[in-house]
Amino acid sequence: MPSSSYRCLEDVVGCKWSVSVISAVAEGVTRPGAIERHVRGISTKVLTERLRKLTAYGLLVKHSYPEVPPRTEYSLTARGKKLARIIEQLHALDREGA
Amino acid sequence: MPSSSYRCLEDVVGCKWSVSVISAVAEGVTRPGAIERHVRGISTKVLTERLRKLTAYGLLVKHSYPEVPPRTEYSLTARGKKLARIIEQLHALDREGA
DNA sequence: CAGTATCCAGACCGATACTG
DNA sequence: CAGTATCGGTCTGGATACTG
Repeated sequence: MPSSSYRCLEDVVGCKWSVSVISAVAEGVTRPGAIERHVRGISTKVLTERLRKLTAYGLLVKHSYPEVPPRTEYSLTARGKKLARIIEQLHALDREGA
Repeated sequence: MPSSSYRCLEDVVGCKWSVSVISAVAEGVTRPGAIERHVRGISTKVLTERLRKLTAYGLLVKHSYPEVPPRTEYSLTARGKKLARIIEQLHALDREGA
């Protein structure tokens, strides 16, 4: 075990897919199918996996509507929004340093 | 693409080792050997690799002293300090959400 | 459309040994 | 002490096909 408490967020921020997914949801792309189309290159498997984790970590909330066909929407929690803001700082730092 | 600019920092923040290394340097542990001892579990290979990248990304500066035995010290750049601050926010968010 | 299951190539990283 | 090189196991994630 490493020294820090960088438990969950290490693998959230660490994954470019997580970051893309959070950005997508932040931009209003809330449904799995739409996200999959929006985030170029992501696979179903990884998307599902990421959505699960992000939800488990309390960054996203899942809303399922038992309709036909089924519909699911995800939204950012307060915590997720905070993270989105931090990610934005990272992007800013990235750009500025170029 | 939402995260198109998430080039370098994705693999910096994404790696728990990078984070640990930056934290170590921030704490005043500046020499490779010391860092290796300080960051439990890190291997020489990964440490070297991380130091290279962090330096290449302008987050660390390397100072080599041509002595015998050789001595090298790393320090945070202004940019590295900003990153350290952002990492601290992540840790905070991590803790708070626990 | 949402979500699951399987297969498999390749990346990653830890261990180790070695050079200057 | 700083840094490089190599080998090999593990785990990630991409492609694909399938269920409710």
